[in-house]
Amino acid sequence: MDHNLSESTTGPALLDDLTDPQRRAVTTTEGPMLVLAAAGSGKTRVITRRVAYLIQQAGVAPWSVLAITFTNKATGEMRDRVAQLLTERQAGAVTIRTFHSLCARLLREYAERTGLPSGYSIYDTADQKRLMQGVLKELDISAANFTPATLLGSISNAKNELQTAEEYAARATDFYQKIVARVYVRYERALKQNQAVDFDDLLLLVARLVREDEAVRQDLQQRFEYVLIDEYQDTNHAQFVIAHAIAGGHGNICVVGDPDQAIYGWRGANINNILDFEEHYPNATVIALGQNYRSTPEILAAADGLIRHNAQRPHKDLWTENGGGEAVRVVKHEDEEREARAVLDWFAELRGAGMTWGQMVIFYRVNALSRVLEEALMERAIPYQIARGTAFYQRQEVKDALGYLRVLVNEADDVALLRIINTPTRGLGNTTIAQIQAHAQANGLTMWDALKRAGDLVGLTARARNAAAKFVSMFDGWKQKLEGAGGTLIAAEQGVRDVIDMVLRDSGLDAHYRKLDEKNEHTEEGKAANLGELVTAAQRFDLEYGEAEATLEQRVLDYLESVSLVSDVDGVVDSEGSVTLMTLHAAKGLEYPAVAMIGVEEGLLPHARSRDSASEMEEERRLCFVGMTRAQQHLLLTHTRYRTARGQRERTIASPFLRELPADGIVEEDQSDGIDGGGWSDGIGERDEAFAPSWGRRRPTAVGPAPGGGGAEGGAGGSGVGSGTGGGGLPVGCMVRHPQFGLGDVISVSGTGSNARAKVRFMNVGVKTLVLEYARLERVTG
DNA sequence: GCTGGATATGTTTTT
DNA sequence: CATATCCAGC
Ligand SMILES: Nc1ncnc2c1ncn2[C@@H]1O[C@H](COP(=O)(O)OP(=O)(O)OP(=O)(O)O)[C@@H](O)[C@H]1O
Repeated sequence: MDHNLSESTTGPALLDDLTDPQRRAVTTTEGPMLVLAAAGSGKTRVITRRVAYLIQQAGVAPWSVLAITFTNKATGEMRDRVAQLLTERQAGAVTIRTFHSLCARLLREYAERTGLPSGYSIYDTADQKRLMQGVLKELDISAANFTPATLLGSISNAKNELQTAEEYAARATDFYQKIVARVYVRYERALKQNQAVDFDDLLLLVARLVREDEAVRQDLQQRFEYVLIDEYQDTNHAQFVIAHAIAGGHGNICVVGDPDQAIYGWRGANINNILDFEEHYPNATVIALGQNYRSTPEILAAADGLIRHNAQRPHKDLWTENGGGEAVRVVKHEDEEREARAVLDWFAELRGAGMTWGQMVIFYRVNALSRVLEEALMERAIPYQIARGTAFYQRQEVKDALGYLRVLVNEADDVALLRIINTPTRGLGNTTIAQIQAHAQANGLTMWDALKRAGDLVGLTARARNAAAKFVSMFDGWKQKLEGAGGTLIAAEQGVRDVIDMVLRDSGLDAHYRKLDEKNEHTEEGKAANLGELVTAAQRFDLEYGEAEATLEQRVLDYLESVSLVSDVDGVVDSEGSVTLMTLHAAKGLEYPAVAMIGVEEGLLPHARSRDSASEMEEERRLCFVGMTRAQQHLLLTHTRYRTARGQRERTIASPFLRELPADGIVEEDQSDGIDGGGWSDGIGERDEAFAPSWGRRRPTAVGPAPGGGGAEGGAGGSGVGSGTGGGGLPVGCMVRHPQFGLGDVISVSGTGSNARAKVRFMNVGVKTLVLEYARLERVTG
């Protein structure tokens, strides 16, 4: 590694391959700055270089820089790039985090000022629902009229606007709001009792802290002299408050974003944060990046033509000097299965032309659409990865395991406690639990404390008392181990992994799911295998864990925090030989040489739920725009004539967005069996002829042979790419490497979709069943 | 106290 | 179709 030698000469290199506006955005280090960056105009490049420039050229200490990214994946990438530009050490000292992870950390750091213990729990939506159900029962509100989800949504909106329960109550006018107000108050109380926060609280509590606590604010202002925020168009009010409080003193805040890529309005993001930036900072330097370096002119023209239909939008020029490519294709298929096969046919062609699977991606509006794709991919043994990182941590068995961990570090977490108290069954059933809860309530105790005193509870059977005592002492034993030697970690090889191992074993959870798996061998998926993956993942966490000084308990807290804050896209790896599948939302900020967007249909891409709101329709259009602008060279949009949803095969209508694409540079095909000539193409005449891109057009050159007509499909099934059968590109008999278990042979492959599993005989540890989606199995050849 | 079958009921996107 | 919750029977 020679970056140390070139400290002085890398200066220009930081700027060499930047355009003038990009360079200005990097080198204007002082004061507020707004970078309005169009899609693919290099904003990620700019923000990364800017971090490096601040440190290397402006002499700013790495630890004085705060960079906010949208996902953990983006965090990792930024850190890697900064490390390449500077040194590992310097990159490691910069605070690069998502808003949520920054806030989680700050809450722990300033715990005593917020009244929250440092071991607080973070509730995900499932936990929130459980808690809300309890609240509704207490208030005697029927969940039939007001579902927990709806109420939580309203509360979430209020929290995003930093409205406390009391403030909300004060403003509640109509019947529904008054209900929400009552529920909100109780819900907050319940959270507090559980020493827990929800996702919104992470932001809200920090926003309130920096707003109201002068000392904390000043502390942070001094600590972070330069603030940079990526994807600023999707920040909400709480995030706005936090960012501007931290940057308040020095005003060194650089925000980067694209209003056309604002796609999170539905969860409280406020596009006005970026649109009004100049009002907040009249002296802001504003830099527009309009030149796109990512896509072919054809792709850009199509995307630009679409986004121009948004009325609520400042005028923006989007242009490129990239060479011409092929036309964007819009293809209609008979149904989702033919659609999936045709997309894979296309991918196979591209691969034949020299591309790798890793350069191809499929986007869809809703997760449910991934299933057919997965089945088709497995059928052809094409390796794929799916961006659904959070799904793993929501699985029953995984939540159970984490529940034990949560109770271990936070006794007050009743949601977790109730989850695991009788899982596996240990004689603490509903009646016992109800009595313990009643006792706790009557005496102002936490449920845990009541459980500890279960021996004094006259109403309980001796059997139940026994079970309770055993349960409590199990935790006591764990705690002793966790706190061994005064809470400090003695042996370096002891990590979260070992804690989870211990808990799974002692609690009987592992055995419980093992037994269950055996019983349902043919129907259910291997839950014990998932627990195994959890252990492996924890081991990975331990390996990457940076804080050498931390106690074991500290580690567990950090681990729980990290699993609470994973984002769907986090697990996606680049440059791997597999096709990637993800939702359009997860696609933000990424780029791929070949992009297929499926299900571009009325009710799906403008989603049915956005139908009667103009602003939501515009957000749907932006979502479509984001998807299209991820493509570098090849872009395919598909829709079907029939689609099966909820078991019902229904006629579909092409997305109105397709009609909004400029006619030029687009090739449409109808590969359905329909004799009606393909609905939407009737509307061609209505399309915008007026659209005239300034960079000229090329005659569209259709890519290769179209996956020719309906008839060809039958044969396509047999044209499996790669060898053998089975899922995800793992033929039976091939050799694989597992990060923990080492080398092994694939004995069998079963299941489909996210349930795809492989039985592998490992050289050292014997036969294991692994979930392909999560086990990072690497195929070893030769 | 536990299990499994019956029944209703689907929020699309996610930190 | 698929999951989540409820209730009856063991
Ligand atoms: N000055 C430049 N010269 C050549 N290529 C560039 C330049 N700037 C950016 N690029 C390339 O353009 C592509 C898009 O860059 P980047 O991902 O930073 O864009 P972005 O603005 O973040 O896009 P989006 O907002 O759509 O996510 C990347 O492949 C990047 O390498």
